[in-house]
Amino acid sequence: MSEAAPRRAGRPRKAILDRERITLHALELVSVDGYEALTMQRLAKSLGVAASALYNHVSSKQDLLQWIQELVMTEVDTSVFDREPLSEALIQWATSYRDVFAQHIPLIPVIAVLPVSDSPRTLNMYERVAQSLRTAELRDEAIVPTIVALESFIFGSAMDTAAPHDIFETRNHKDATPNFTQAVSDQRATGLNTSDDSFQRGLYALVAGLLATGSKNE
Amino acid sequence: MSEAAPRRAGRPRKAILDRERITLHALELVSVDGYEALTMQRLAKSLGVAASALYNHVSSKQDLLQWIQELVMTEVDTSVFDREPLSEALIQWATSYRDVFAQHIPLIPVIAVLPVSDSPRTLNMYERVAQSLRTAELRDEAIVPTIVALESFIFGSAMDTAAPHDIFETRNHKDATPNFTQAVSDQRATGLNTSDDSFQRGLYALVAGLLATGSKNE
DNA sequence: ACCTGAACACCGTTCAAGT
DNA sequence: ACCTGAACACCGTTCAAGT
Repeated sequence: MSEAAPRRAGRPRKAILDRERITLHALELVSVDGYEALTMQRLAKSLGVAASALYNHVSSKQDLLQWIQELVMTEVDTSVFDREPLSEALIQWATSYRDVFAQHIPLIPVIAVLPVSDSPRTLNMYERVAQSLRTAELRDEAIVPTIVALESFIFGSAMDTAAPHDIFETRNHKDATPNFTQAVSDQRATGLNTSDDSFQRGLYALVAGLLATGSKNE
Repeated sequence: MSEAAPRRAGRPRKAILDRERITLHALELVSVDGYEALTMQRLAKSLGVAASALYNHVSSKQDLLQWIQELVMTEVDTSVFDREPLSEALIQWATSYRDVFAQHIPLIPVIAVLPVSDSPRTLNMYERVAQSLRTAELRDEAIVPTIVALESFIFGSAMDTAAPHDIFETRNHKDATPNFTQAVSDQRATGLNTSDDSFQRGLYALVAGLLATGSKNE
């Protein structure tokens, strides 16, 4: 109805910045130069404004990270719950979740402590998982612990992807650690990426075990 | 044999600082004021020296965190592997490991990326676990992924203990998330701490599943 | 060899001043 | 309402100078 907001004469002087532009720019900066490049000053520069201008729109860097988190969360695939049986859906969802945050490791400490009410999309995801678990006859009181346990494993596994490939190199300690040194060599012989191999084994174990012990029929 | 290091006349002028004193002071500072208080300047002040003096002994703050990590790792109880059957030993070890690092969450990103050869005590712990897994007839190539999967879950769970108790408060989103809101209420009704409940359920599932699928007899 | 004090290149954040 | 520029209180780290 109303033609425009009440405004004095002259150029409208529209704002350069808003949440969307700031968040997208931040994500772009991160994807190119990594999280160590995400400083308020550098972000401001890439937006062509002074660093202090950002504080007209975001109250702190912590807040900015929450905006990014909210955006990144949309990349996690929850559609599998509509078409796959529960076990398979959980496995595919968890894999997607872990792959996404492997690219955003510095966000993990942020999410882990962020109240869900501050992140509608995360809450939405939880609702979807909770609904599937309930339909699958998981005991009511087991639903939240099942989600939290899976998420802890997902976050830990995402962080593990940052480990250097030779993290288990035992070097001159070989003699003192024969079993572990051998085990490292045996895993390496499979040709599988250690993080991926570990995640998959753990995920299958976790999903199977959580559904079994949380079931109403046990 | 030799009485003393060759030295010019006068007072021996022994060093005030060394790795042990620095590390213990840092740990004390952290236990009193938390990790946000652990800055090189504050640490130096509590040691009665200038911040620059620290750099005669430690090459970076990252290095200092590794020293602390090495010390904290000694608090993890690995003695259970000597007296308990494998499943029970893994559960008790993991519980100890998680409880220790729940007090040292900022160290987790450090450990996750630290080559084991830089941390003899961690390597020692791995050897102990690997030895037990091998003795229990776990397939050779499954040993490392089993340890890594457990560790990822442990680190993720340690981080989760930092979550505020009302992290799942759904507030004004209740209508849109009926299943999750109900699940939160049901878990709360058990009276169990959510992090502890989740950790225990996940740990049992993980240990049982990993030992089953990694066994030579499967 | 080991410590001090000053300095450097950054951080995140605040605030008076402009439009 | 929204932006600039200067400033503040910190960081980790370096380095010439002293003993």
